[in-house]
Amino acid sequence: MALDMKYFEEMEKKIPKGKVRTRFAPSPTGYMHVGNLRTALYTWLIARNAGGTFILRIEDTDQGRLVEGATDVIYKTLAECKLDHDEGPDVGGPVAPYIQSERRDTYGKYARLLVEKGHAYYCFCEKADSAEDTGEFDRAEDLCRSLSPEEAQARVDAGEPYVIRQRIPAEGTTTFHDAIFGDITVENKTLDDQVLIKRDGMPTYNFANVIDDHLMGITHVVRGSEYLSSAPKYNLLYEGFGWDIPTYVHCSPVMRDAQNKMSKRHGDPSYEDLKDQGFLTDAILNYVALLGWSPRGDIAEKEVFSLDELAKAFDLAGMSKSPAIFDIEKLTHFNALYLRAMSPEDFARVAKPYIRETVKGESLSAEEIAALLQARCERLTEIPEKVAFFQELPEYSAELFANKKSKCTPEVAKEMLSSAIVVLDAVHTWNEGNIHDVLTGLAEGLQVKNATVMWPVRIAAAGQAVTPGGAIEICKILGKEETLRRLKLGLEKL
RNA sequence: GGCCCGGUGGUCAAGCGGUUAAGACUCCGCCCUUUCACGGCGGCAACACGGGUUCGAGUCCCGUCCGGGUCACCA
Repeated sequence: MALDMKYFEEMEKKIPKGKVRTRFAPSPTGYMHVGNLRTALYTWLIARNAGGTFILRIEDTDQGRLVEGATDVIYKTLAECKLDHDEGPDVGGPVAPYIQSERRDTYGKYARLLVEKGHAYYCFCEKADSAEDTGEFDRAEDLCRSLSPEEAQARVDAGEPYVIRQRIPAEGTTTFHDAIFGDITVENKTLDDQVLIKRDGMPTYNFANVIDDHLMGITHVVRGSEYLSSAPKYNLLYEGFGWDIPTYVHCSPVMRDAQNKMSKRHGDPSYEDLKDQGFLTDAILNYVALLGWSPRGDIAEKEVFSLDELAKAFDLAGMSKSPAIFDIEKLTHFNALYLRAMSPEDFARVAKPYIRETVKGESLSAEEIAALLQARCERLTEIPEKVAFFQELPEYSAELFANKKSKCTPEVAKEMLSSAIVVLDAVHTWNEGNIHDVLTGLAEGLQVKNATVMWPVRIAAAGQAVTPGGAIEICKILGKEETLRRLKLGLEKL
């Protein structure tokens, strides 16, 4: 059957031209790992930096790997991260559809076009069994490569199952250019006649990508560096069709350690996991952006970037060639920075659910507790444990009252506590100012340093050595009645 | 194993032929202080190795070593 050349002309006409167009093209596996998220971010950044278009395309050509609800994870994550897409399955666009399984016919047509042009051929061989892990790396001689077009067509017409393979030149070299790695040249004989169209009629990733990237007018192809060794084959494909070759941007992987990439298998956290562990989206994005890209010139030392600032500053020249190890400690640092930079109101809003996990009493103000926490927590998930003492006084021993630096011993504590109970009991309006005044007044009257009275009061009020906030703040939040109750309890231990 | 890519403190990294080799995280010390944090100040710690080229090399070239990727009808 003859090729409908008109079809190809129509497809060409639809391709948007002129502006930078990038695409994030995940497979719906139901899991957004950190490397993926970073690729999405860089892809988005390149588009936004150039005032271009960012496209979402779903790559679901592997029928056996479809995961229920997986695309929702992608939409949700992208939206949460504010990596908005201008075109995609959900919002449409000029080169729809944006889901590969819905573009099946297109790939077939282009594959046949390529056969026509002599850069691909039908192959009727049985699928090689266990191509993986055979320890055998040599390419077997493929008889189908030398079949005459007529004979091949006849077998296709006869209904024989086939795949379509790319015809790689046996001689010569292929050179491609990558924006990060520069020019890379390989000998064609090291390239194999990769499958373009599978037996089930679906395209392989390697083929669908080239077709879609071209038909969608993609100017910058951003992907992981694991595709670097396939790039010469892509070049050959583009050349075979006579198409312009996009700018390749191959990003080095995010590693869990020097030997292994981040992976679900190793239990490395996904974006969702990190959220569950109490990390903020903005902090994750900021950290991940710097894992593989760094600002140059006069902002070389800048580390905290909003998404907008990143979009302005981003440049391909700052991309790193080598793999980067994901460091949860540094992410934690960024998270702490973002937590502290929030307004007290915003912080209280995000912290409140965590506070209420352990502090149920409504009389204990979540807002006031949050204020104590803001400079003292690096991850939201640390909160419940840190503030549990507000709800319930922990068991503690009299030993806790001893503190050298505060010049406090159990004996001293006994004296301080009994005096403190008296002066606190006399406070009418229970606020920090008044509590502060009576307690420091007490220290002055007793001729001791402030710490000597603050230490035992805080210990008795909280029942633990380390607390967010000092004696005054804690007493204020506890309320007069509860404070006095706890102080008397403390006194009984002495 | 072939091919491709990479290698600056423990980690992320700046550096683009001449620098006392930035900065950040971590760790340690000091100051502040009402514990702990926050904040401020200071410190430990690096150019994988060997040959070239050059007046001069972390920067350029070659080799070695180490690490990663790839060699699927997976993406």
